[in-house]
Amino acid sequence: MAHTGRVPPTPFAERVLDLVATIPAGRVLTYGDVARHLGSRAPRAVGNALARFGGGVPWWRVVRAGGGLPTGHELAAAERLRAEGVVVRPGPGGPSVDLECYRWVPGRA
DNA sequence: AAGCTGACTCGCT
DNA sequence: GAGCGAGCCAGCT
Repeated sequence: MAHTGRVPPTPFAERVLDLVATIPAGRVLTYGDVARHLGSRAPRAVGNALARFGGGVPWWRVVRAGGGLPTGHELAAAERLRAEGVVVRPGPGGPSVDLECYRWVPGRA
């Protein structure tokens, strides 16, 4: 087939995937933090990139501001995080993680 | 070319 | 404390 079958990720999406792929297990980042590390303020674009091309990276390590898991994928993310040893706390509106404890900062293990 | 949507975030009421 | 609206960037139709 002439078509690639897989849509090539955009340069921006590729950057997001690259950064998310560098997140160590047991640590999490927020959409806003990822966007900021890329030099942009588009947390929505980050979520969009993961939604389209996040199938090859640990997208579950990316959470919303406040520790909330990605809308519509809270269960999948919670299960993956738990498998990595992250303590996911169930709460109103969905499971959440302690950013103060699991928020990963480049340079700070 | 223009407009709308989206795995978001922050601020105000 | 909770809910609502506006703002923002990037990608897609």
